[in-house]
Amino acid sequence: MDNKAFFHKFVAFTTAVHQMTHEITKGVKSDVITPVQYSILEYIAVSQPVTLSQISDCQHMSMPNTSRELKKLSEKNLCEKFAVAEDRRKQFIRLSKDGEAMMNEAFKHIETRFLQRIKDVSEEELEEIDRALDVLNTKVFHSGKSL
Amino acid sequence: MDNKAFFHKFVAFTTAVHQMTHEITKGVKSDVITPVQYSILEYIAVSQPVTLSQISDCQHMSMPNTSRELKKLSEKNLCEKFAVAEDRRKQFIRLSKDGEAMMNEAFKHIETRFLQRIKDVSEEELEEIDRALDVLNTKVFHSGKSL
DNA sequence: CTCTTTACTTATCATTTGACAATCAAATCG
DNA sequence: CGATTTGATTGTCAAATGATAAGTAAAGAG
Repeated sequence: MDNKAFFHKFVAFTTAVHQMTHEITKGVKSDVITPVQYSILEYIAVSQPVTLSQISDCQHMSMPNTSRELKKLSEKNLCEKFAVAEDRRKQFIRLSKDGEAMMNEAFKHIETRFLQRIKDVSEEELEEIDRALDVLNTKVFHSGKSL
Repeated sequence: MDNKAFFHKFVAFTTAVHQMTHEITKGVKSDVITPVQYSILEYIAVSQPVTLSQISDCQHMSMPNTSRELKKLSEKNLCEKFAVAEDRRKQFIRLSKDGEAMMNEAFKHIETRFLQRIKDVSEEELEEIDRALDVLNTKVFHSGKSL
């Protein structure tokens, strides 16, 4: 197999994924938060409880900046901090009731658009897509795989 | 097939794609340009020649801001503007020699990391991945498919 | 030939974001 | 125990980004 061609195909693919993600999430961000803040909330939503350091690592932002944004989110009552019993330096961060509500709303919108997009796809094709996702997940993206 | 579960799987997948893209492109951006400018150059590189409007549409930024960033890129001698014969309001934008060099360098880095990542994958598995990419490209991401 | 629309530019402004230095308290190491 | 490391905070700064208003010139419509 031609590696060069494969690479190009791959680049085109990731571009398409980014493009679609943008389309499908366009407008779901509440106007009381910034894009970075939305991204943080999304991460908390799927990974809670998380520590500040984890957010900092995964969102690729410095601790000071993460701390600042988290503070703003707390002030907007979208997330809450909890002490961690084992290590009192750490804090667990979770969505607040309001935060949960906001993110549920956002995900609902996204899901609706997603279902809209695959509505004309047959059951067999869905199975096919499902297998394709499995293949790529395990063989290429494999979460946790070292660079 | 359970739509809800399928949706979650899909979200996890796109997250992994974004994550990997970030890893693989980390550090390739020359320090003389900003992230937005890099993204514009990347777009020009794969789509040139493009007009300012096209960049504005695809990068989801306003015309004034696109114009500004493009002006900066021109001043850095990374891209050039050409008159369009058929419509003198328009301009075609291409990478300059320097711009080409910079993007070739960037893509080379990305490709190296990509190949590194798939180096332990067998030939059959590559074929499998290739088919998976085709499936997702045509059935889900299908460039140009209306929302 | 006007009127309108399109493609783009310039200027300006507020906000967001990223980077850095300094600090603090709890945990861990020697 | 003291020294160092880790997790987090605060404050400050400059740069990047996004948004808007206003303007120009060419193209197209009536």
